[in-house]
Amino acid sequence: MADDVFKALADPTRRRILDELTDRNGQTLFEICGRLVTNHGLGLSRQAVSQHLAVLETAGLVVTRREGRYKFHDLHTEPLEQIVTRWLGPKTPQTPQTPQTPESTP
Amino acid sequence: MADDVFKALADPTRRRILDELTDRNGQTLFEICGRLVTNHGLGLSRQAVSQHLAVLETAGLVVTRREGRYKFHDLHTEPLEQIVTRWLGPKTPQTPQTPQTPESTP
DNA sequence: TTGATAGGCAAGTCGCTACTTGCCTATTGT
DNA sequence: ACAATAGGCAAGTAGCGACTTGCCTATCAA
Repeated sequence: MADDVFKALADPTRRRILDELTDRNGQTLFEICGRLVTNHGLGLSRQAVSQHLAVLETAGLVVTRREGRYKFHDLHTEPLEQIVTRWLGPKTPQTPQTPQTPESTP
Repeated sequence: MADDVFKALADPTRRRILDELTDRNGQTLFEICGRLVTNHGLGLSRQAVSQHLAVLETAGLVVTRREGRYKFHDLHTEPLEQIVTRWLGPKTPQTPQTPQTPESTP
């Protein structure tokens, strides 16, 4: 579950796509292609962007709705809120502990 | 900057390492190797873990301190708090907008 | 109906990255 | 001094992932 989210966020292009969807929700594939070109200088093929969107969708970060021949892509930020809290314990900042002499396990 | 953090979090093994450091801070390389084996059944070579720790360190997620022949690894969660807020705008949840007929840019 | 637009499926290429192996340095204990 | 422990450097391998190319389907407008 969270694995898919981290995998989806690993790619810079996919993060840009999330940026563009944050700017305006409900875009089509061609709209996103155009925005990546004009706003980021990324000249990707339509298929490349489509595959990125598929990864984002299986991660639950993007949900889609079809309307006629258009397919609109909406951002879904809920998975983002859960993944990072895993290491941000309820206690506030981390304080390094006093070192202990370890026993090795080769 | 944030790119390194996302790249570091992309690998499952590196996430496990962060888990182990969350459990107990200030571990050595051999300790982490042992924990990955006993707690997760991951039988990696020492070098593999060392390389993972290097990635985590350049991402700023782990800081190290040398003491004699030991090198202790401490978790540093600060970079985690910043990366996700990028898409979690100050406004609360996302509401899909009304669709608009787009002009294409092939 | 025909052409244009929006999108999907499948196979193939290529580069990056996780991992291993082999050897080397430094610190500690007896 | 010597052996054992903790760690580092470098090169090589294998598999995954990003991207392309080619072709196919569906919806809408004229």
